[in-house]
Amino acid sequence: MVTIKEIALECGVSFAAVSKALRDSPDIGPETTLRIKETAKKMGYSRNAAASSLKTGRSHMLGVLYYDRTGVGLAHEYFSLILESFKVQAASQGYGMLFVMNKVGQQQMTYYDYARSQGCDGVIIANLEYRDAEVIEMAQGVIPLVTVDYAFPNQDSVLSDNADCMEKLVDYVYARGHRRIAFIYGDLSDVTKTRLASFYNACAAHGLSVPPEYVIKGLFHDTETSAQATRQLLALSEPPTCILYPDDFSFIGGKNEIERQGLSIPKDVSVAGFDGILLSQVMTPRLTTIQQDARSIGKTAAELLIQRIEAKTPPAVQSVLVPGQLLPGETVKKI
Amino acid sequence: MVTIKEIALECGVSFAAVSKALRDSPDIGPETTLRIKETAKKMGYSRNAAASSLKTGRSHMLGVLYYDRTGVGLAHEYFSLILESFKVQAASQGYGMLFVMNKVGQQQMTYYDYARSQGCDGVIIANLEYRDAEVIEMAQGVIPLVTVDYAFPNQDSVLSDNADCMEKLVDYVYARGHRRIAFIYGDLSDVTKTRLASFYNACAAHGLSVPPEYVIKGLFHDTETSAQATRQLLALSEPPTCILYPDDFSFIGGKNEIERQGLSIPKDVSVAGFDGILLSQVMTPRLTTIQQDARSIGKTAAELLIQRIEAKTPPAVQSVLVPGQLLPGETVKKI
DNA sequence: TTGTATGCGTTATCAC
DNA sequence: GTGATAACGCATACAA
Repeated sequence: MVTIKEIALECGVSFAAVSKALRDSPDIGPETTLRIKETAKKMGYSRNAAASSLKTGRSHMLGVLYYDRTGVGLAHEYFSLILESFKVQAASQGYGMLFVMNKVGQQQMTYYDYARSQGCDGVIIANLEYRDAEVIEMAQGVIPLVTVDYAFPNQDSVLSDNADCMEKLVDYVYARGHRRIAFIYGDLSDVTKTRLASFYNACAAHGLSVPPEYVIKGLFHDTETSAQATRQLLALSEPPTCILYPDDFSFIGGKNEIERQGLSIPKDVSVAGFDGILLSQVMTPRLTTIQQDARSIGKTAAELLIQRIEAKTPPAVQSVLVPGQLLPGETVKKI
Repeated sequence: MVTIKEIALECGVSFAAVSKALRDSPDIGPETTLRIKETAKKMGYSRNAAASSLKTGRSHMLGVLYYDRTGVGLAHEYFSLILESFKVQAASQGYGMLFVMNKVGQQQMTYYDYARSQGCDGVIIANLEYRDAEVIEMAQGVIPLVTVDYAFPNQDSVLSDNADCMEKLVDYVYARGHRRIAFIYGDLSDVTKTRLASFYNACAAHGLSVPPEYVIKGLFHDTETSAQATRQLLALSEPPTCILYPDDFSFIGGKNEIERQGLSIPKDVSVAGFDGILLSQVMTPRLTTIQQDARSIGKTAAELLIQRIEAKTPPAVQSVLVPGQLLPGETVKKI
């Protein structure tokens, strides 16, 4: 690996001059700068990020804290879209992206320690497990932070507008004539709480009273649980005419159960999902669902984070609400 | 940030002793080591990776070179599965994972320079664009490498066994009675070449001669192109009875076109995909396809790469072939 | 406009 | 068994 010293030798200047020239410091004259840059390129120089980071305390690296209960990881379409657009935005602003792990070599450590150890300039938490001790440790640390779909007090966040989305969904289902609407909700997170509250509100706004047995605890991204909840709902003496699922993927479990019982969607029972992932729109019939704007969420998260990192004076804490969109699909029958 | 010096001060030992103790050097006595480790933990120490990496030349970081023509990025299910299992395996062996970018701050650079600059111990290339100058630069560099679905001479690689997969697929379609089989192939890569050769071979093995108009150039992960190719095939005076698509996602374009023409799958025309992504198995009818073992590919790639990184003497170049599996589905009619 | 000197936090080679 | 010291490559305050 060629260093600035070797370039300095080659150019007949001091290595300080090289260091400055390579960063376009006004200290160095334009023709010297050019000469230095050219020999640097010729010699195949590339700056040692470790040394630079050690000296400046800046790494131009953003950490991604993302793990999930189910182990789908990056294969989770909603989160992978968020991370992809986060990555693109970070790249365009000159930041790299690494995953926050909990081990270096043989050395085990917490996620927070890892991020500090790597000198991450900032961290995005895209996670469902916000009550996890390790996540909380991160949130209370000194690294600039942005969270997705959860807001820590005094930390920036980007939230899908779940309240509005749920309201849109209930409104749509109600407008199609449904009065017996059931809701299988996901893991008990802030997202779920928001959706639940919004669900009750929207129903109340239409004068619907929701029987308690219509509201069932499920899990996100879990077909097994939603299949079971569906079974439970269909066994009721007065079953719902429409079932709302925690997300599009979970709905697949419900779909299987409904078909196993010889029922058909939406003829015998109407359904709706949440997320608007690709498969929901290529299955037959096309799923009625809410499309969350994952790309916008990821991009916004990167912008907020970098803004905070680069600000000389800390900006006010921001919590950005990103609207979603109803995809009508074909799974809510007009009755 | 607390450093080893502060710990040394606190413990009344030299900072060299601390450095050694924290890495379990036999130099330091067991009870001193214990005492040092405890105060380190108490003081919230975390090792500065930049300093460590600067000194040792090892970063415990693997770079991921992954970009695509279409811009789906991480949302590409096949690749995201590969990267996820790569990440899990890397983590378990004490390695981190960062994306190889081409910019740090304002400074533009090549992917190779970036990876060198960050001191990546190794790089995985999961990419379709193997003829790209930047990818080639990386392949010719000094960083340990593993490629996915492409083999550079003298570099480790993990390949989905496309030849075998394609043969299985053609065999299946043939066994269902089809004699007029068309193939829309993807971007002209090694993967495609392998599949094409295997397609012709398998057809020949069954005594089928393939009319040239049955073999059409398409693109990976592109619905538009496959829709057009489908249109072309269906317009033939003697259209195929079965169409093979470059991948499951591309098939959606074909599906749309087939349905637009008022035809039904598999009644009027049979189809098969490639990849075995989730949506292929939840759509109706379930797509006949080949499931590539993405998780195994990612895991193997990490193992190969780390093995090469950690070997004192460079091991022989390896190219691992990962078998796939036929998912029969319901889109190839028995005729 | 350019060069000198020092230190960032760590590891490693010695000497004690 | 422990400590002093010199790098690693770079950035920067300060001197020239």
